[in-house]
Amino acid sequence: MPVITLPDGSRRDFDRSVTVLEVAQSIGSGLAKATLAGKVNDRLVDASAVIDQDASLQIITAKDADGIDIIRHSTAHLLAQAVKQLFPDAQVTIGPVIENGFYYDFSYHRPFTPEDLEAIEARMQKLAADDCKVSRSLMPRDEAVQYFRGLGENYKAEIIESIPSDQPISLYSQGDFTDLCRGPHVPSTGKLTAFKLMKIAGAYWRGNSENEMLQRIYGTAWGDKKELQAYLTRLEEAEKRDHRKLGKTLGLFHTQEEAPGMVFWHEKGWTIYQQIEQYIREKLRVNGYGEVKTPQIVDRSLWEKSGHWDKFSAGMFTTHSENRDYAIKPMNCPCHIQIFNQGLKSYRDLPIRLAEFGSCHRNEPSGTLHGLMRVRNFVQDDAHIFCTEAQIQDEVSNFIDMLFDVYKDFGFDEVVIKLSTRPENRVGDDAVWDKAENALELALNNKGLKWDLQPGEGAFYGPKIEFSLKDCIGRVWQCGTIQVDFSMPGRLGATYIAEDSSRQTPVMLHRAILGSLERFTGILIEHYAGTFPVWLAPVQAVVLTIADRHDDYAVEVMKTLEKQGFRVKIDLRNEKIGFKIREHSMQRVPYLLIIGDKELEDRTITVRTQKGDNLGSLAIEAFGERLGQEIADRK
RNA sequence: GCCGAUGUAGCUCAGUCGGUAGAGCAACUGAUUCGUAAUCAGUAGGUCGCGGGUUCGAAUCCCGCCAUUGGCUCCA
Repeated sequence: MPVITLPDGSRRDFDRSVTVLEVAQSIGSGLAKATLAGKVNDRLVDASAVIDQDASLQIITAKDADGIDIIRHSTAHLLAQAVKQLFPDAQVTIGPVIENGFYYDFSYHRPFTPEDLEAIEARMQKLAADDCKVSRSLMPRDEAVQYFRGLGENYKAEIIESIPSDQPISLYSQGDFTDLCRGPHVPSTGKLTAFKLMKIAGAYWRGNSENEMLQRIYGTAWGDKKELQAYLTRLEEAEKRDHRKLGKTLGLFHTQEEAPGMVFWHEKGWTIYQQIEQYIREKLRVNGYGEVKTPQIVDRSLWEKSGHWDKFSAGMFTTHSENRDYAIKPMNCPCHIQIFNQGLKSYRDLPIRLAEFGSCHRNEPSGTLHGLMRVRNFVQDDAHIFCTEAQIQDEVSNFIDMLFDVYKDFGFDEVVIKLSTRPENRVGDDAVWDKAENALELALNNKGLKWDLQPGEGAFYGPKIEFSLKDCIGRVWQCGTIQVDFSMPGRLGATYIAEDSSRQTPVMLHRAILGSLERFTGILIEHYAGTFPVWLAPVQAVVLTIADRHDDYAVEVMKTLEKQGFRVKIDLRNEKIGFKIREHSMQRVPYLLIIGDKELEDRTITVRTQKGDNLGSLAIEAFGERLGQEIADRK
């Protein structure tokens, strides 16, 4: 007879087989009520699952991450049930759990409308209130195929057909609705108390753009209403950080119809952008890179040689003149090889590190454009390192140091690292891949870094490491990369003279830390919610006067600070000080310098911070020192 | 590129049943010279994304296009 061991180590003896729910009942009625499922010997099962042997058991409630996932999964079923009731000729497909919620894809002859969504959600509320029992049953696979075909659920039948025929299929039923599912699920629909349908979208059947477009409904679901509300509030907060919105209200940039996917940078936005670019330029200088500049329009033949024309011609902007076809460069690397190729290179010259802030154009599909995050014209902090195989590891290692240094200065502490290794289709022999993959792996391990392996995800020309950073609301952005390239230097005829005087092809490392500067600026806007640290702030201080008799001194203050290299503006308008403070506060200016009779007399300024703190009266020199220090510290 | 939604004043948005466009903020003018997040009054401002169609009449209905946007696919 089963002995059940609970997570706290306590044991309970039963004189017969018991269900998870019965064990929970034996502990307490409150727990029984909260029980969603169980984890028996580390395997998630329904609350109704029978335990007939000794086992460890954890009761799963809405307080567990597993519990939340089960709620989300069951809510997806509830959605499908509601849709089937309201739209009987819709076909169900799949309904997985995703971050913060779930979705369910339906095949239907027309798209769902926002009104449909409301009706569906209302029906879900009703079905949940009915507290309908959810029950599990098994069916042989072939019978299951017949069953769903009979219901006209062809997609479901297709899914089941892809399961080996000797496996029984588990079905979950609630009221009039039955769905194929591995489970587990909540014991009854009444456990679903906090959910909301979020949006409607199109999605391809099985994620393939050749297939039919299905109607996808996204929803969110939580353990209780409070968690749901907290999530909705979080979404609102994220919306407030939207760089497109802030770009407009802070006057940083704009886009317009005539140049889709390209950015009109305004003075303030460009100031931020230039701070970033100049910062990187300095880092490149002290890390042994040489900066170069190459043409933006290059004859088609170069792109044919590099292989880009074959693969990406649809994504390249082209132009022509005097019977010649040109492409506007989508990347810098082929041009950098042209620079490498000028003059004979010796192994003694390697590694050669060429950096360029080159303006690149890619004709991204219209549906993918998104503010600064996905544009058609961008500049990367791009560089290519030409080196020998033996030098790869050191170069990668130095690059990683530089990358962490940079991320830290921009306020990012958490970096997610992924190593992608050889794909099926690739160039170069396995011995070379072995060496390159080992070099990357060793470089990471020697620093004691944590990383995930993505087998088969490398580029056809070599393995790569990708670096993603986490912003202050937990979103992950892939920015940095270093990629080994065995292919392009050879295609474009790059060689060097080795120690034994033979001609060798160098390895090329493609690398970037921030990636697209446009996108990175967008990430920074959202990370800082528009309130930039002083070193990046487009305007670092504004001088505000109380009355017009203070104008002359205010101008003097501004000029003094400007001479020290600070970005200072002045507000002499005939407005009340409260009005001026409000406006410049909303523009997120780090320091407001207030000047009235007292300051004029004492030759001081009264300093108000972006947070609203009053630092009192300071001498101009004292403020300049403080500002200078903060900029140097990149605070 | 595919599916859906959206496009009205500088900005944020309203505009019913098809009857010729409205608010707040901003701007401009005047008054006010003021001490830490909105001083008061007045004035002006629109080819309703673009092009066609239906209609006596279109911001409104229909068709096409463009852009934006939420997803999907893609991302050298």
